[in-house]
Amino acid sequence: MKKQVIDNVPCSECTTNGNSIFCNISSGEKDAISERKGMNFFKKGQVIFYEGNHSHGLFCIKEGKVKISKLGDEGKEQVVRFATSGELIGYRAMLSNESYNATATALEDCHVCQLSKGKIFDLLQSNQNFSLQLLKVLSDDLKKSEQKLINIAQKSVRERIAESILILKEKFGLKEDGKTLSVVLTRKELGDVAGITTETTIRTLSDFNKEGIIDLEGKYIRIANLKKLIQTANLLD
Amino acid sequence: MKKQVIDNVPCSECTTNGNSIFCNISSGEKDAISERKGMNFFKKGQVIFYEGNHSHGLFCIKEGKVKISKLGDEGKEQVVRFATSGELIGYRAMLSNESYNATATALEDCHVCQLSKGKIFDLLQSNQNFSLQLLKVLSDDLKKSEQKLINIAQKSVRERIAESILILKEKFGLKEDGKTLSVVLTRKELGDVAGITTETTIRTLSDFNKEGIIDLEGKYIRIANLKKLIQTANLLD
DNA sequence: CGCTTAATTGAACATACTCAAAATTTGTGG
DNA sequence: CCACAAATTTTGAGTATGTTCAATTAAGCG
Repeated sequence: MKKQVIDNVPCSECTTNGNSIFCNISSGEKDAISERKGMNFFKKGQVIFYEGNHSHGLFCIKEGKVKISKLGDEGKEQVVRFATSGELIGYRAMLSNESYNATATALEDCHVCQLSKGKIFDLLQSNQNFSLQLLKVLSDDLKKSEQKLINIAQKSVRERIAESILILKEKFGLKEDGKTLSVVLTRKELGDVAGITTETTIRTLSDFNKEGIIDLEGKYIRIANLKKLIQTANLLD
Repeated sequence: MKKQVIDNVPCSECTTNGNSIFCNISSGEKDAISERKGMNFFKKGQVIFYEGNHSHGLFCIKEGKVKISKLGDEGKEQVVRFATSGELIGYRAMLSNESYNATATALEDCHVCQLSKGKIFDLLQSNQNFSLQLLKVLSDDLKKSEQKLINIAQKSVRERIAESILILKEKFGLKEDGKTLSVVLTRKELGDVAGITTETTIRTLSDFNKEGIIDLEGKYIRIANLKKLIQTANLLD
């Protein structure tokens, strides 16, 4: 698989800044980060970094969708988070100077910038506001992780699958039709989000289909009845 | 239940500093934090703050053991974390300026200092090193939360209970005999750590007892065979 | 067009939950 | 310190929810 050559756009010209943690830093600071920046292209399915590997930088997603997952003792995968344009990945390994705690995989073709740890630490040192923003990002991730924990511990398969679909909708949005999830996952991947076997995931999706909650068109999931989907996720059913 | 009157020791004289995030700040900075510090006593079982309540400060545990838990939709409790001397609780609510995401309950009589948000934000602004340390604390909490997520999603009841006992050992240590957990939880609370019903928790503890892994003396859990306990937790059995 | 991967279906099964009842412990007031 | 009430622990039996494993069909890719 050959690496595609693409422009290494400096941070100051990056269109993701609006949603990113870098939206409030000065252009001078952006230039400083850009100085040692690398830009890589990852094809769908390619791994951006592996759990357990030594951290070789902090990544910022310029374009594309990414899943962050961990392997359990038995080799079963668990998706812990998703990330998309403007978001940082690999920051925990950077902050603790440890190896990566999870594996990041491209869910579709991605452009990902690789930032130098040193430059980011410089920024953390010099710009307290940036530190504070990063604290908020982490704080939010922790909150979501704990919510996810309680969901997996206490909710039924139906609820968890319904909720996973809603999470995908929130995170990656819908296609032009305003109904179809814009991200495509395999049944196994969707199961790995909710902590459910592939077979049970398939059966549950099929149930939702029959019940008119979703429409299945190959790998695409169309939300046919959002209200019902929300009800199913919330145990209000 | 009347509030016990105790000394409000300034941070500069606090013995927990060795393990706390405040260990590296200057005595001047400690004095600044101490200025508006409150100190409270909580009896075993008392709630330090409730999930959903508006954040009224950041807490630092001077003495005692605390559980942090959340309620699921059905009202079932899930313990998400523990904290003890020197640790901060309620920092997420502070950072995001949201209400508390979880409930903190004293597992034994506790002395807890209440710190002013303003003073902590001042410190975050002025001392980049302190920000960085807080980032590391959050980063570590996130890592643990994700590990817990994968454990609950993929491990059996036996493994999870065994692991929970090991976590209690790491976090709160053992009594003088070097075998007995120094923290006392009800069977329900232990189940709430691992995401398991009270009945199943009791049955599993009883199995461990019969198998010589632990000794049960009332509420006290004595680790009879640590190696076997670790094996049971790791699925190496 | 052949081959690999993913999706689907079925049936048997196991794990852990639910509900109910009894035994024990703990806390509290007198 | 005792007695009663409340909370916790324990045990049992039945059951549901999801898993496992195996086999088949469909889809994607070179």
